[in-house]
Amino acid sequence: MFTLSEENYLKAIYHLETDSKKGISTNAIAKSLATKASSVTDMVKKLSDKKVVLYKKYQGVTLTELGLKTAANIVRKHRLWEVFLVQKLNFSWDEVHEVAEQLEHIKSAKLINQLDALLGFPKYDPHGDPIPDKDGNLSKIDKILLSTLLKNETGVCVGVDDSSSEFLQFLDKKGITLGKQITVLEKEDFDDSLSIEIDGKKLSISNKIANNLYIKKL
Amino acid sequence: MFTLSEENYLKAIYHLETDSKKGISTNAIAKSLATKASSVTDMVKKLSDKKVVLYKKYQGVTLTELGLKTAANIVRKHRLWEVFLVQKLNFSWDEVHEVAEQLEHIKSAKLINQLDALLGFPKYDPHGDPIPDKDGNLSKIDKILLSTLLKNETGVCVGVDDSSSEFLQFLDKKGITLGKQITVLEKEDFDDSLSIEIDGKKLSISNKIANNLYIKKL
DNA sequence: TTAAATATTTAGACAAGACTAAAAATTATT
DNA sequence: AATAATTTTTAGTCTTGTCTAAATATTTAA
Repeated sequence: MFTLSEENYLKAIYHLETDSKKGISTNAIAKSLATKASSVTDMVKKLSDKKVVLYKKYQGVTLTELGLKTAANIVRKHRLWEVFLVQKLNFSWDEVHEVAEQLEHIKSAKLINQLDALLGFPKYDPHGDPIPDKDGNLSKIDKILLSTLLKNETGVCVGVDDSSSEFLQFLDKKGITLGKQITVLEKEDFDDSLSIEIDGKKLSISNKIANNLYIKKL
Repeated sequence: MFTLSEENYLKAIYHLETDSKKGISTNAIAKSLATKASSVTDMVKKLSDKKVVLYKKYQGVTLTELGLKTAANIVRKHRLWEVFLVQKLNFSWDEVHEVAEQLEHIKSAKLINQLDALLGFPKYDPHGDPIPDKDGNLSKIDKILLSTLLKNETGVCVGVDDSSSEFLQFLDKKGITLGKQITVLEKEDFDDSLSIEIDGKKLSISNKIANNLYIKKL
């Protein structure tokens, strides 16, 4: 069994690993958890003792099989709870993260399995991120960034890269939600902004937005 | 805001107060939390600093208004989650306590209000215990112990005093659940056991059972 | 390839929450 | 009322997880 803090470290390492595949540096973990490198060194030793990470001084850490499974399970719980909050409790997609951060640490296999069933075994969370199955496997979807769509191409919005509430609320304001169809009408060279069509309306989208929105090409 | 440990102390004091109404002794709290009296003294000082209990050395503690409200809110969350587990996730009444002990500490007003709505604003938990409202008020029901029913009187099972999983599983085995109608056929003087009728079947019930089962007289 | 910059680890300290053992206060008993 | 038994508090220690400051390693750059 793992403490709250240990679980948060495992989750942070998990996310950093899926982003970058290399050995994860002490500093990177410290930044992602808003803590100090020295604290990370301490915790990483404990996690190494518990056989969930491989650690060599000055070499960064990697999750072991056990660590990967443990971390994936926490992420699974986080994302299932997010679906629950949106689907059953009328939360919007920008409100779920904070609460799911708490709920993900609840320990009960039956709870999470029954929740999964109640929700109809969802494969993606409200931000389009895949929900790991019991063994930690992820459903892959061949999503691309909106910024890589070419002129006159069309796709469906399937996820976001940045899921901060600011960004999500911005998308809401623009009427952009998961499942919406988007067509690129124009690409501006000088600022990489896009002119898109969504719901029959024309919209101008900055490059920053286009770089944080995932699309599945049609 | 309160720590996990502080919340558990508040809850323990709340339960002890509703049971006995007097100033709650250090020892009583220690027993109910399976900790040591010295630890209780330490924590009680912290709670006193935070204005949720009144504490004078050697005099025991009492919840303040704020403490009462805070504790009732934790109990409210605990019992709502229990209803959720039974009603939505197919838990049985003997499985809910342990998980609810974790869920009760999740902090989100929206979460608990929406949960309340999802469940249809229940007034009682799966053991028949009342769910405090947002202000800490309880629905009262004039329940009595089965052992106080007289011969040939009939009542409906509305709650349990002991909600240990052992007792609850025992009741399940006997077919006794909330809402069931019970008639006392016979009261034995020598061991205070009862002969009752439930679902048209005759059952023999020990005094220990009859002293832990709440009935609403018909 | 040596010096400078950066990253990481160590050492020592602190807060929360718990414990043990001993001291002090309260309650019970004779 | 004095002593015994019990309860409560205090004092000091421990663990977890964090921090700062200093030391050490690694990487970058001249």
